[in-house]
Amino acid sequence: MKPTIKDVARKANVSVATVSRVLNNQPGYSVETEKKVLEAIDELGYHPNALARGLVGKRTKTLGVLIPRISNMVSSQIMNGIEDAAHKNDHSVIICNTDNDGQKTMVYLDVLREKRVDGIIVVSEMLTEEYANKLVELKVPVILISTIDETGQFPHIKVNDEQAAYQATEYLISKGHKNIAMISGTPEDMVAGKPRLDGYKKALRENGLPVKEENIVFGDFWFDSGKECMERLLNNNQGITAIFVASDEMAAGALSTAYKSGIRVPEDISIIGFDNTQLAEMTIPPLTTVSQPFYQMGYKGLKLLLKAIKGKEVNSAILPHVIVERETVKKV
Amino acid sequence: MKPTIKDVARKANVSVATVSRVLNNQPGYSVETEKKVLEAIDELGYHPNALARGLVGKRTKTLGVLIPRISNMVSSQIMNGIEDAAHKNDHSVIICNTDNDGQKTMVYLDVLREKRVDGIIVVSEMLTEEYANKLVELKVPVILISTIDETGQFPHIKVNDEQAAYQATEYLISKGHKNIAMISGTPEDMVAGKPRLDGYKKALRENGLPVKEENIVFGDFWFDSGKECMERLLNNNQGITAIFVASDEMAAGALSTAYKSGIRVPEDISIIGFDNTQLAEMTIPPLTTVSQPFYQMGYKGLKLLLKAIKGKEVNSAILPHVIVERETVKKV
DNA sequence: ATGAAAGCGCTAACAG
DNA sequence: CTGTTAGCGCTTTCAT
Repeated sequence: MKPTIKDVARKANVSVATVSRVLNNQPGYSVETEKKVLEAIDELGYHPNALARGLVGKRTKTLGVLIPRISNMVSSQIMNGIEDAAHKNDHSVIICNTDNDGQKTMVYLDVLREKRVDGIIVVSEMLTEEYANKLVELKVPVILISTIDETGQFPHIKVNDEQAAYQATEYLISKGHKNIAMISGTPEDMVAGKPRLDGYKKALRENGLPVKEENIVFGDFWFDSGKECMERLLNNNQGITAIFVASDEMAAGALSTAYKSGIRVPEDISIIGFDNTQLAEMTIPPLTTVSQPFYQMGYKGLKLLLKAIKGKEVNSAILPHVIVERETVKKV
Repeated sequence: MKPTIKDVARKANVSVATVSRVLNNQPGYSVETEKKVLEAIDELGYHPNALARGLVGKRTKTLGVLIPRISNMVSSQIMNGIEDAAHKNDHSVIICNTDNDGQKTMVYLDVLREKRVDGIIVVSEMLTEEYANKLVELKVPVILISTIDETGQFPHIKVNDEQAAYQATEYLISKGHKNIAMISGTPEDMVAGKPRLDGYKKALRENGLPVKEENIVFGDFWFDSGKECMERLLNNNQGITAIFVASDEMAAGALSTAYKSGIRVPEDISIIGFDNTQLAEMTIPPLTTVSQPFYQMGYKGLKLLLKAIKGKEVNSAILPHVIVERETVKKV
């Protein structure tokens, strides 16, 4: 069997309390004792049982992450940041792939409760009321990444989507474009949908450009819908010279359609994306896009969670975005 | 405080033993009792403590996954399959991003030991001897996905890389290509490197085609190296008409370079990739490639792990690959 | 069918 | 500086 703290105590000729003390380096033992204990630990190949620790203490050093779908460039980058920060701070994370399925999410929340995680990070999930209530019930700190809740009970960490969209559009305007279309995501999405659309419209308006509804098409953020949206835009072409696309994946789709239609980017039409996932450097030509600091969002989100677990107050944070210029936008 | 089994027992006027029985639906209680208990549980909002359970029982229903880097299309898809299978079978997974760093890996193994996971899945990691030894030390079942260990102590699950490469090359040959180059990964990689290179050579040989060393260039599987490799190939062009590329990312890089160089794919040169990640449908033109069933690999790997945990014997499994024809290969 | 009681491995008073 | 002891919440004999 695996050696326990008792075995160590016996071997080192001390009490379990003493072993526990050196294990948690709390004061109360001589150097000699420490040496004896350490030796015993080493010889026995002893490893503390985290379950027992968690049972008596209050911390498990385990965190839960609820994420819609890990096989997704955005999610996985955020996850990467979360994981790195967790590991550096001596915590583990249980990953919960919710598939945006409310049912599954609720089940997961119970699991996390039973496993007594110290805190929870919610990534990109729309927070329904039921969801939020249950989260509160769990009575552990919660941090939201790249999402928000209307009630404002949980701190979130994201970029300023509206402002980013505004700047992306202004960037196009600064390049001389006047007839700028947008491939938007679902406007019901209060993070990546509506705000980006609003930012786009605002930029046009404030620059004295007309907002034409026929220049705005809606996709679902993914590649295929990007292709489709581009087709629609091309069909009722109103002489647009540039497009602001609400995600890199849709932008890649738009690029594909443009290519198939014999439209050259950026010669005939300029495109700016949103996200700056790995995909952005792989498209032909490489995609100019608004970069979101996904890794940092995850990393910082986890740090905040840890802070909250320690009982400190934490506030929401807006991280800076930046436009990465590549080759899909040209001056007109 | 959170209600415990004692609270439930008290409220239902039974002993904790009885509550435990209905909780684990073991025999030994009347329908009435069950009802009382269930009601108490409901009213109290009781949730069992998994730590306590794990401490006394031997199972934690928690698994560990060691993966080089989750923000990677291949890894994340495998992870997706793992997670799905785990959740469906009432288990959680702790994700361990090793960054291919031996040090980090060793630390993680200790964490998994301390948290008493029931089993471990290793994804895409080169298994050093030290690594393997520690894995054995943990004394929990281990399954390897998309990797192998020379000692053959652990069951693995992957595709037949050599055969897949062989078929990819033969596919090109069947399309009339005779001068076929290869962009290989690192030949030290015993899964995605050497076997694929061997398969390529074998196909050429068995079809009476010469294996020319100048037609083989080596990258590191990633996009940038794909671009570079393509440049090298184009520079000392020996009239090649097709290329077998050992990963989709490198293939995408090759496509970029081709485009920049004014080489049309597939008109001037045909390309077949390997992996069939999401990227393959997003390239211009869409990439013909060898599809690996990543999701299934993860899903099945986890099922095997569960089987092993139950004490049953499990064997390695080779999953089928298939060539997905898209638009980067043409008949010559 | 049900209860009492002995731990699982550890931490944290409380005594010396 | 060190040991004793009482749990943490649960499962599991062993009785009844």
